[in-house]
Amino acid sequence: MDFQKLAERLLPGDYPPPEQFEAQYPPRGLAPSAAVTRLAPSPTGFIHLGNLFVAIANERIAHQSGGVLYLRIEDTDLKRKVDGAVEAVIEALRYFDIRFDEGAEIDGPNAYGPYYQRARAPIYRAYAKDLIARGRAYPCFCTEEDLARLRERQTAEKQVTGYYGRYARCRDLTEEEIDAALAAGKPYVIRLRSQGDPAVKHIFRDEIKGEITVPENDQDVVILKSDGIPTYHFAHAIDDHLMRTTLVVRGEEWLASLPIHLELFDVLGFRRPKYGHNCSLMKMDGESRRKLSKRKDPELSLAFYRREGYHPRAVKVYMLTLLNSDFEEWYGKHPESPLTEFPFRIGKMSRSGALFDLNKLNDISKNELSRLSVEEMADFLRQWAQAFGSPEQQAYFADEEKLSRVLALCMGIGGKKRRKDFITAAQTLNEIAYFYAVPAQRDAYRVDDVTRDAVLDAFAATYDHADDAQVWFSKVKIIAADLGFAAEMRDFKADPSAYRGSVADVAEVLRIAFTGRANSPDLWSILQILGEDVVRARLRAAHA
RNA sequence: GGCCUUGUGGUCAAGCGGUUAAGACGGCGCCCUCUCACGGCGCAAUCCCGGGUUCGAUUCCCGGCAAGGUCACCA
Repeated sequence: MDFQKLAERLLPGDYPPPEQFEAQYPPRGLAPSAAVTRLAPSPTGFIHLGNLFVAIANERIAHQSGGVLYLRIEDTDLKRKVDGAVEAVIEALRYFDIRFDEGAEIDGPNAYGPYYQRARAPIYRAYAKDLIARGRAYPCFCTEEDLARLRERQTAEKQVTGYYGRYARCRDLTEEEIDAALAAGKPYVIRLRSQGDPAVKHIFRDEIKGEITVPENDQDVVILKSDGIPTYHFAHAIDDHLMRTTLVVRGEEWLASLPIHLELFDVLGFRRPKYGHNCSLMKMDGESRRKLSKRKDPELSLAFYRREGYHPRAVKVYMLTLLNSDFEEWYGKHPESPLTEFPFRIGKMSRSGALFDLNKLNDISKNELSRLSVEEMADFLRQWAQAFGSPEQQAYFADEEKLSRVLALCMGIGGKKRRKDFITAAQTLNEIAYFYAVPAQRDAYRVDDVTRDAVLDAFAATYDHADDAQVWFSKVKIIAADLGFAAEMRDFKADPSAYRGSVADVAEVLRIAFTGRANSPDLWSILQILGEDVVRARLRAAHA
């Protein structure tokens, strides 16, 4: 068999030799410790938490080491393409402060492009031609039906499925057979002529998983599809080599194809990058857990967190706590430091998959929001409201002064202790709604209606908007005493049976009347913000 | 089914031959207190199972079991 001739027949014309690409894309002149990492999504436009998870790891490792993070678009499968997807990915990640140094749609030197795989087709073909010429790849004319039948047979025979060894029928086609098939216009793919033996295992050092055993590959995988576009495997080897990636951090669903990639790098004469296969985020699905899936878990898309109004920093902090187990401790010690100062270590990444825990995220969110200044909080809420809020909520921002007072009170600013009531923007705006409108619904009163009205009437009779907090509350105590409630908690606790209840019960009536809720920040302060007219109006409304 | 990976409280986890087995979230209780929140204190709850090795195994070895991933001209 004249492989040289075969290569020319299959891929006629001039293709640059591999050396030319080596020269065109030379090693980057970076320090040996600098990591070049990448994100290589397919352009579906859908990103979920799992993607963010990997993205943060790649970003940290690259930028912390003085390296490069680039964006490559794996658009070899046109079925996956969605318009505007690339911009959507960049935008979504920018929200979480992940920035690329180069790549698709990124301003930069971009000396290692193009970054869309479809635009790199000639490069892949050049390497494929070289492989064919060297006898390391061959055309395969098997149809989908052929392959399906093969798979059935292998399954029935309890053999490993796939195109390999004695099952690789086209592997040993004669020149005449190939000529005939070509002449007949049969479509074909290019397959790798694998040299491996899966019985032979190697120890491989994965940056995350540690030492793992990897069998040799014997699958004659497709490297060029019938449309001349490469498969992921082939494109991965060529791109990550030519773009001089030093570390590939990707989901562990790729672990199973590592043998293929290793053989590809070897047969192409490329130096292998380092690999880190990280566990995927899991979610409970009924009784069992499974990895996050874009198909099944739309609520875990990044868009979901934006819509809910989670602060990006909260999401990022949560991702970081899952990514590096010592992050939480570090963050506790350095609450004021930028997140980028945390010494991220790939070796600290977990070997097993973490279950996504909304409770934990919510707790982190509360802490993050409680650390914002009133201005920062207002900005955050405004941005969210403009995109997702109701017209009523957007109107909150017309009176900045009032909003500031509301937020200052609800965040506990000025007091000795910050409050931590807020989790998301959506929930926050909902939480402060009573400052802007009569509460749509009310918590149940603990006392009966007669008592409620008595409290309300007594309050209305003595209310003076000019009273300070001290005087105001002393009046509440008087109302309590008049109605047979203990004015002092001390007294009530000493002898509960002597009273109908305590001043707490009376205060609750007022609280529900004004805010609709049994729980709120300091009531007197709320009334000050509401203003006397509103206070009187709500007193009347509460009677009904 | 084959191959690979992983198994410490409900969740995230520290631990790497000898520990009262950290810490965080969640739960529960108490204190503070006009409510809530904050804060403080406390409680319950864990080393998948079985064999080894060892004076001693959560830690090492073997075997189970369970969970996850993967077996495409998708990435």
